[in-house]
This record gives sequence, C-alpha cells and structure tokens, in this order.
Amino acid sequence: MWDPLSWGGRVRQPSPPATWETQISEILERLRNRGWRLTAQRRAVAEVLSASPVHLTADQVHQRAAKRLPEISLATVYNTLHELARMGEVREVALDGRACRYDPNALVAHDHLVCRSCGTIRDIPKRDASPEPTKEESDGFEVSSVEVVYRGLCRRCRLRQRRSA
Amino acid sequence: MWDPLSWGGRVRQPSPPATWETQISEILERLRNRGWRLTAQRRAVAEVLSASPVHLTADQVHQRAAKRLPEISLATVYNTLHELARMGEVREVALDGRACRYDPNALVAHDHLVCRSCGTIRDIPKRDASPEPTKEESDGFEVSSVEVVYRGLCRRCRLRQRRSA
DNA sequence: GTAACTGCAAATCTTTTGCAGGCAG
DNA sequence: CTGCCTGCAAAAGATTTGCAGTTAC
Repeated sequence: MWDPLSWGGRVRQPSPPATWETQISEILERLRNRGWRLTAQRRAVAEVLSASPVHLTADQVHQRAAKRLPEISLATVYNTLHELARMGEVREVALDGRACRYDPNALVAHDHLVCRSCGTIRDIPKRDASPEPTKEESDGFEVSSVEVVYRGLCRRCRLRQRRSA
Repeated sequence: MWDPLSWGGRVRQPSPPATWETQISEILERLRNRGWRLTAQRRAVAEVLSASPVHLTADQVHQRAAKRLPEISLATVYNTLHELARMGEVREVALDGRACRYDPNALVAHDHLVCRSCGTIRDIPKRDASPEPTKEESDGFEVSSVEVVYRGLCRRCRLRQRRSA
C-alpha cells in the first residue's frame, strides 16, 4: 500500500502546535506520577505519536522512533502503545481490516474520518446531533460508547484516482 | 477467546425465518444470473452466512461449512466471501483489531453493536437522528458513507463478568 | 539492588497467493 | 471442452510471547 505518511511531496508536515512540547511533558509527567518508569524508548513512542496529525500504525511509530533511537524494537513499541492505551493516554483505533492505529487524542470525545483507499484515519469533532449511548439496546446488550465512522476518500487519494482515470 | 457461536447451552439457535430458504435461493439465483458459477462450496458459504443471527468470521464460516462439506478449504471460503462482497451480497465488517466478519444484510442500511469482550457483531436499525454523509468534510475529504458503532457488552459477556466478580 | 523494561527471535493468528488438478456450464 | 473453481501448502502481514540481559528508580 502507498503510505501517505512517508510521502515527501508538496504538502509540508504541519509544524507541531506551540504547546506541543508542553503537551508531551505533561503526558510524561502524568505517567511518571502513576508509577510509569520513564525510558528513552517510551519517550520516543509518546513523542512520535503526539506529533502526527493523523493516526499511525505500530509499524509507522516504530519506523519514526527508530530514526532517533535506531535500536528500538517493534515489540517494545507494541508494549508501550498497549500500556499507553491501558492508562487512557491513547486510543486504539481499528476501523478496517488493516493494521490498528493509535490515536493520541483520548481526552476529548470525537469521531473519525477513514480513507477507504489508503487507510488514513483523522479525527473529526462530534456533530450536534450525534447519537448517544443507551443503557440497554436490543437483546440485553449494554452500550457504553458510540462512535461515528465517516468513510470516503482523502483529498490525496481523490487526486490520485482522478489522475489514473 | 471464548466463542459465543459454538456455545451449546440453554439459548436455542433461533430457527431460520419462514422465508429463509426463499432468501437463499433468491440470492443464489441472482448470482447465477450475473454469471456466477454455482458450486457446492459457494452454496455452503452463502447458506451458513445467511443462517446466523450475528456476523461470522471467515474461520467460523469455514468450520460450519465443513460440517456439511468436510473437504472445503479455508482459502475457498475467503475467495467466496470476497466475491460475495464484491458483488454487493455481503458486507465485510472490521470494527476492532480482530478477524473480519461478514454481514449478509447488505441491502438495508443499518448500524452495528460490537461486544468489547467477545467481539460479536450484531445489526441494529439506524436511528432517526443518524448523521448523514456530507460532500466535503475537513481538508478535502469526501465522505461517501456514515456508520454508527455502538460498543459495549453483550448479555452473555455481562453475565459471565458478573459471575467471575 | 531489584523489579520493571528491552531486544531478539520464535510463535500465533489472519489473510493472501501460486499452482496442479477438477468440474460447471 | 474450456475456463473458472478448488484444495493444499507456503507466504505474507500484524501482533504476541518467552527469555536472557539491561536499566530506571
């Protein structure tokens, strides 16, 4: 699959928000307070994840982290991502049959845009009329969260498709 | 993982609706008219899929089909499921990191209930206030479909959890 | 110092693919 | 007949696990 994240073309990586370093150190401090042992590998994973405008797969996180920390192993990336998820700092997002992606925006409720072609996932704010959880749905099912998934084509894949048509 | 579908306990498999055989033969006829070659394996896959109240994984379809047709291979099940999906007779549903499931109800728009514990997926009718596709969402993304995912615990997993607590 | 963490490699699970033979139309 | 289907087995991609060595606290 063509990887939009390793693309080096005209659209610049947006530079991190002014608060980026602050956000990262807040996260790391919060985790340290919860008894998390801070290592270079964990810092790298947290930083890579927070710096991306779209949600990365474990493999993408590994590749990017390895640029700074060449010995980091994929297993460690997985371990770290799972712990971050368990602690509520990131959300695991699997909305198609492909590799799971990790969403660093775990605090504010939001929905997702999923590109059918390249698999990229991007956050989108909840709309006013979004459905809400109900205590009991059909057949004794207890709903605890509701998410809306918008599927379609990202701009880049639309352009690529038009070009090849 | 504990498989709620091979469970043989108190809750009877609901018997197929009165129209079940009719539905199956309608599907098969529709496919034959589109030039689909009808084989025992394909019939078995279509029947197994249509007979289940919840959506099965490829492996579950294979296990059930093998009861009637012991030599059927998993690769053939995959092939058949993909073709049914390509022809619009079933929908591939992958809403968590686990194996993809196949939804025979492709004609009527609906949403999904997903059990966080056992991974079971069940259809649920769309609510009145469901969000609708928009031509353009943020950043040039073109939305073509919207699905709502309700996550929680199915009745059986709720009971199991309470029992072990 | 020690429990927690890491890297490596092997195992697991799901899905795909290549190819020789089989069968529906 | 002939081209589409099938089974088998191997490959591929994603994730998990076991274990010996390392390191943050």
